[in-house]
Amino acid sequence: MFQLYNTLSKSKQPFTPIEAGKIRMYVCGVTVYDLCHIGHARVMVSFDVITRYLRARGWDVEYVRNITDVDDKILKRAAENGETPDQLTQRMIEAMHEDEASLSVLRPDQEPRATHHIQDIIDMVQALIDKGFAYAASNGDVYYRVEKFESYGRLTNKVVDELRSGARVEVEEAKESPLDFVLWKAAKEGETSWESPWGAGRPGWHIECSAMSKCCLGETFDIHGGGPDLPFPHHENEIAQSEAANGKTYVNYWMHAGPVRVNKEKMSKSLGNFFTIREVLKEHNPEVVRYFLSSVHYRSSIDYSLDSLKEARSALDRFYQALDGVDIAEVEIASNDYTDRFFAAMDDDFNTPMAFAVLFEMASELNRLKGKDDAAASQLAGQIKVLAGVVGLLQQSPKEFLQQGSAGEISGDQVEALIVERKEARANKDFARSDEIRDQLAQAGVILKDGPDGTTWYREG
RNA sequence: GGCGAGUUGGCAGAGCGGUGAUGCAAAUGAUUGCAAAUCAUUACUAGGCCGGUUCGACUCCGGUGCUCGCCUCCA
Repeated sequence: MFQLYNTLSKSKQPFTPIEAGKIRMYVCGVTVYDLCHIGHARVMVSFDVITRYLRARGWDVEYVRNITDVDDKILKRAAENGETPDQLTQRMIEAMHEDEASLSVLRPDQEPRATHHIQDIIDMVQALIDKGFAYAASNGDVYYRVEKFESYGRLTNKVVDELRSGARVEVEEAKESPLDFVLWKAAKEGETSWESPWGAGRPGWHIECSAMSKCCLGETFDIHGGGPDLPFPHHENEIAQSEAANGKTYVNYWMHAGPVRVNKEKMSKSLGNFFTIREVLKEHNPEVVRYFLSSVHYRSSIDYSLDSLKEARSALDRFYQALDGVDIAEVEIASNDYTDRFFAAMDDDFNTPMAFAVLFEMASELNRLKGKDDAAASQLAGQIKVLAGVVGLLQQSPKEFLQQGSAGEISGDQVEALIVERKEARANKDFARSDEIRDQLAQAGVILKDGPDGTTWYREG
């Protein structure tokens, strides 16, 4: 039975699709005014693992992730950089796609951009006005009338009265209530804007997701995901907009990834304690980063540190060391105790730590088989690779992973040459020279392994 | 203050009412010229605290401490 944790019910629920065999999923993407950081990477990787897994299980998944390419921060940053908002967002979208590709994150089926759906947004705002859930204010903005939506706050257990009394939001004169949020924002002189029935302006933040999810997936869809800081107010507002405009349930299952932390604090733009993906990838193998991000359950917080990346590297080393030297069979996923437990773990709200534990057991078994039963080892290695492939891991050749180095380090050819020299020394029982070479390579981060079939090598993480 | 999550061995991190996952780190043995990798074994006698239910609780219930997230733009 496949079940997942639903933020709406605060519990795990068996999954029932709207349409048999089909899953429509929308995930809130990035506001493209800056490079993506590890927090973004976590959401990307988490939902990539989820999508890959569901597809491997036979679901027809339609995965949509939006791009927010119009907003105050974009306008501000573009002005600072002396470029147009379009130039800025184009650059950042390209950078995001590069970052994703390096982390083996598959592209969503659709990546709608807010600026390409202005008419859909205007239509939805108009529908909200027509139904009395929104109003055009004296300052040219259009606001959502929060108190008109009776179930407002049910995703995050907010009580409207308490929100009102604790409102930290700057009270905008034109608003009927401080809780009201903007659907359409009147443009100031010279700002990027689109014509609308309420004058030139641009969409508010929340409305784009309501409009684009409707456009791409329909009025009601199965799963809506996002980062840890989105349930309030963003998702709460999406529900209010979509359900008021469409008169239908918006989403059946809400999924939220946990935060990435640094030194016990949430990594965030506003705290300034963030690491960009490309910054991290300069120092670390992308698969190590992917493994790190998926080795902790997607809802838990995860601590970013050098130590945790080192540990991720060690864990992957173990897998690739096990696979190294084995003729990895090309196989289909077989039904056996390992795969049953792997799937059972993933079926239970995508429990990757438990699923990986099964893979580790398989690696141990593989190590035991190596050199004893080559055919069985080959088959088992194939099973490990195909199962890990379901979550986008272990698809490199073991040598490629283990010997991967960064520029400036000793080259593979140099290593091979020294190994030949050392072999001669060893043949002559010149162990002093042999050890000298090994130490020299160790200094350069290269570890040698003398096996019955000669010497192999790998780089230290 | 409100809402939510968590609290497990040296670290990371799961499941489970009764045989202490999994990875890293550590010890011993096998293997090796010595290593590395691997296998076997082992230790650290894990479960915030206080009560309760139970033949038996880390696992269920009540209380409490602490940590973290959200309540404001942020994935």
